[in-house]
Amino acid sequence: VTGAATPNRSLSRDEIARAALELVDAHGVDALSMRRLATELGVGTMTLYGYFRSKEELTAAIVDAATAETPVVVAEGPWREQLRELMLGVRRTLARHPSGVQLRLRRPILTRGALRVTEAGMQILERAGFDRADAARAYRSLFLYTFGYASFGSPLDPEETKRRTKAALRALPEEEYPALSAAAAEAADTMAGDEPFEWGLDRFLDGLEALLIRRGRA
Amino acid sequence: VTGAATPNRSLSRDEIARAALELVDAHGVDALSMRRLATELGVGTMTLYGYFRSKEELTAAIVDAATAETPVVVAEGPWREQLRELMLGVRRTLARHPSGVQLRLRRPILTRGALRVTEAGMQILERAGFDRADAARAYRSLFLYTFGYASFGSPLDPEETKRRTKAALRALPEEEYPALSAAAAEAADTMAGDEPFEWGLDRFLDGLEALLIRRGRA
DNA sequence: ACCTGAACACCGTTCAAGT
DNA sequence: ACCTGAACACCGTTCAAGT
Repeated sequence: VTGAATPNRSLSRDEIARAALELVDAHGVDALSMRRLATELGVGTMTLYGYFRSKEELTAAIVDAATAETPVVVAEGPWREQLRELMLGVRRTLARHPSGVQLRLRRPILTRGALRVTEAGMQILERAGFDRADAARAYRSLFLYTFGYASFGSPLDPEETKRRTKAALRALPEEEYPALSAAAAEAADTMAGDEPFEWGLDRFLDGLEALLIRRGRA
Repeated sequence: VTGAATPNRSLSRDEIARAALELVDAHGVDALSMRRLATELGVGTMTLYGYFRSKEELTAAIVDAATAETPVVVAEGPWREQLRELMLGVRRTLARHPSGVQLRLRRPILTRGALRVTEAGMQILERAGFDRADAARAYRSLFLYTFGYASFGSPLDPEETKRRTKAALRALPEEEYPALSAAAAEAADTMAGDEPFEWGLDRFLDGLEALLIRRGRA
């Protein structure tokens, strides 16, 4: 950077993490290197080690910066609608930072920023009538479904993803893959977009509602 | 290697991919390098490039080798049970090759080996009465849930994972995280093991069954 | 106290040379 | 035809030196 305002401690963990997130969003996980990030920030490579002990620690901060963005406005209305909105928010955040998902994989993140969403989900579920154990299981399942959906988001644009999938499925030998050959178009349509995500989310919410009714707590 | 039996073409893509899978299972994704793999195979680094154009291509072959292991025996019995067994098999395979999940993330895999499972799932769903579009959506959702669950499998053993989670949740400020603080034990229990996975799977299957009944095709 | 270049032990891959 | 060392352009991180 030209003409740094403050000569010392001109950076913060937060600024670095945000710059790293931008870099990763723009150029992919593989583009993230301490050397490149330092150059981008106009600073020597080793300066970064004054803020983060290792690349691993920086990575955790990036994930935290990304998840902190998830909105947790709990709307009025029935629990299904509230939970639905919450998970749509999670998915939107994950979709905005596709490589955040890749960085996150190694271990569960239990930072306060990430747990705001979990807290909101637990509150909705307990108010709906689920006991603590079921609420925890339900939230975890919903989150993992959402996370799974975001993980598999291909880097290509939706139409291109569908087109390639359809072509690959059509190329399968029909005798060995009769169901998939016949449903190539339908299967390809599930590979991108909001619709398949919301379809599965609604089935899951149906299943949760059925449990609540069975337990006589609806 | 001392005294190679055949001097030329002594390797095959398959052998290399399997050796790479072993390396990755034993030492993690980061341990996979062309140089190290070549050394392990007793061969010059560049020899590998005679079989794979790039590390990316090798990675795809590793994922393929891992997914090829998934059993696709479709048991007798009701569709729910069949689908349940199928997804338990997928999860078991993913759990056996934890880093396979990490390698897989970049783009959808559409190899024949991986699609055997999809074909089986589609057949079960269509026989159950779902039309092609719903069968495709249902399978995709089930798969993404399963994949999400496997992705988040922490590298630590289950008890250690639960213990750490509980400690982290107990450390949260109670006023800000009332539901999570109270449900720390229950939430920690959802972080590992088969039970939470099967619980969510059953809720999802409940939701699918409800749809089938609503459409009058049960 | 804060910053950083040089150095070390690694990478993937190209290229030209070996047999 | 098949294999491979040397070389190039990168990594993360330690360490000692700069201001």
